[in-house]
Amino acid sequence: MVTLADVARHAGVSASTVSYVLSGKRSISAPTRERIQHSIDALGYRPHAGARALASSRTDVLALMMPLRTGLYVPVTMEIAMAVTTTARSHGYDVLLLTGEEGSEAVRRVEGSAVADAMIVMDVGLDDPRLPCLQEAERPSVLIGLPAETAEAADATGLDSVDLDFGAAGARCVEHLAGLGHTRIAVLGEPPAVYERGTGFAARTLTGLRAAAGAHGVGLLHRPVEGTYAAVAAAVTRVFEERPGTTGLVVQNEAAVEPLLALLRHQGRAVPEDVSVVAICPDQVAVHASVPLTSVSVPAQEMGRLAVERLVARLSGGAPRGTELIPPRLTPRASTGPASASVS
Amino acid sequence: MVTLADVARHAGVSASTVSYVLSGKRSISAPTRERIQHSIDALGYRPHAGARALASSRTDVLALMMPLRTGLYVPVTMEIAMAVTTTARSHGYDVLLLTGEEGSEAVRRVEGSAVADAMIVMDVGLDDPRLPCLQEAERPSVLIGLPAETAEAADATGLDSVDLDFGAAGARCVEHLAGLGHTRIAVLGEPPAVYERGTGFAARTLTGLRAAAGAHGVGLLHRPVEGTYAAVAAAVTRVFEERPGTTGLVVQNEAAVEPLLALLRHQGRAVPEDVSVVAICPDQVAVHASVPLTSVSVPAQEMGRLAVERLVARLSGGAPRGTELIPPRLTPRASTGPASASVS
DNA sequence: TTGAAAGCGCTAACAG
DNA sequence: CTGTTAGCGCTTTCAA
Repeated sequence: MVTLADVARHAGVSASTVSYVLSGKRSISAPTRERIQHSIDALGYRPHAGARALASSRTDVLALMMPLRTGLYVPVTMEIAMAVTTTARSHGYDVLLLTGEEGSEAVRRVEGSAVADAMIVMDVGLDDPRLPCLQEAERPSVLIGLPAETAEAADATGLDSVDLDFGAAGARCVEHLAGLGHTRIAVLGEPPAVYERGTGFAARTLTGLRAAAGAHGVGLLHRPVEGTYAAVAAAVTRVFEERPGTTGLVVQNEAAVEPLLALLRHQGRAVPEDVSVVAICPDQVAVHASVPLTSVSVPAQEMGRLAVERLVARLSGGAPRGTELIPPRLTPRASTGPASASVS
Repeated sequence: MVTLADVARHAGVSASTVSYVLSGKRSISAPTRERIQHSIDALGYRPHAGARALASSRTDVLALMMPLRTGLYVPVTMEIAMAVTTTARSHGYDVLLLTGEEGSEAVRRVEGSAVADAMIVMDVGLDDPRLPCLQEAERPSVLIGLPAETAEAADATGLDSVDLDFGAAGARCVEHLAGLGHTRIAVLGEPPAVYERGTGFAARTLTGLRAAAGAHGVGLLHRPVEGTYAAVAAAVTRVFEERPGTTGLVVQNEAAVEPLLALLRHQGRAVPEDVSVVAICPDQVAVHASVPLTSVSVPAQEMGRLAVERLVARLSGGAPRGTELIPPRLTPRASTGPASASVS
């Protein structure tokens, strides 16, 4: 194995000089720097991560705690993970993957064993046992998803977090439909388990939906559904029975999208002539659906990227703190149209 | 921070004794061991990962190189990743997540900087630039997916690998349909990009399908498709035009499953009365499809688990090498039935 | 059964 | 601008 000492000898300088060339923490004359760089390349030197961690108490590793729970939509999670790792690499960090199963023990392990410099925590619940550990921790962390019902309450926890503004997203959907003249709207939500475990995003969306519905004077019906064809069929059928005049549908459940479209086709309800559909889902899902969907996108990439960038900023001293909500972006596609059409 | 020296002092022993209690590499008298253990708990001591890595040249970290390419089915990838991390943790290892983008540079980094003890590489192509690096590497690695067209050729590379026996899986599908009396079968395959980049599994499946078709005297038509409704509709429509008597369908493209079922429903072809469908996909997809599908499951969990266990075995001296193919398991569900039914 | 001591490879004062 | 030196916290011979 090639060590820093080998490089120093080869270049005829001291070890510290080599170290400083690597870190750039002090100015080195051009000739020696080049000579050292040449030796590094010639010997194929790579700094030993463990040694560096021991001496500098920095690991250049970020820990990513991923959920592994029921009702979670895998592609979004994966996209965030990928965005996290690529962004992290671009800042010189590696990513350590931790599953949610270990819970707060994992937080303590990262902290105690100096395995990572900071951590990103996904899918936090409102009463998540990891939160207290994170608050006490020396190392910085960022949550993806808010640890509270509102941004203010989230700020009050003292923890950093990044998320889509789901409340505004819900409102945006209703506004869009209301603007097209729809007055009766149904919401197909996440599976019941998601609401029950207090993962804020679903609740916040609902709050936004209801507020906007109130403001625009439209009727709103909310139905949590599992992402299976049978469950969607049952829920939608009941909705049309209970509220015959329903012409607008909001879907916040990626797995339910295709089943829903298949069902509507099957029932002979045309989209958007008879029913307008707005989804809250990743763009990819919306674009590739059998009817391209008007949607508020869940910006998975941006969430991952933002989380890393905040962490990197905090690790380098700059310390932007608090809650950051990403404003929703609604893209009109083929699945929504004026309500008047349905009357004809 | 609590160090091993602190624990030693607190327990009134030498540092090495504490170290040996932790590693179990030499026998310690019951009383001292208990005393030390007590000090460890009392002080909340955690060994410093970097220091340990430096002194022992073991990191207790496995690197996982994930693909990030077009046409890959995310849930399977994610399931493997989760199985890898949970299995790894159960053996005392952490998992470092690397994206495929870095390519062979990542392999060298892991090797050179001693970032991980071993690596798991997913989605290897036949002429993957990472393969030579892995062959030269000191540290062991396991591929998920074969680095060659056949198991023998994969063995010849000298690299360890784990995969579903896709050839046998393809054959199993044809046998099942042939056994039900179907004589004209069409295959909806992965997107063209998957075949083009030489990711072995799709090609191996096709080989198995064709061999079995030959052996059973059934006609086989193969169509790569993108996982969109439009693409599936076009492909299937053409199949039925070109080969009117087609009654059996094999799908190896998770994203195409729902579009396919929706289309058949739309065209008035009943499953399985008019058309039998067999899928090669994760059980979860098969079970939750709008028609529960007869399928050969892609055992994502098992693949991840096996990969880790081989690596752990090799790291601890035991060295089972070579290619390991998981035999396919076909589960009959509601989507297949006798061909005679279609005639009536 | 236990201790003492020499590193592992790198960083960061402290000197010049 | 560069070198000297003392660790970082742990493992592991070598001695007792």
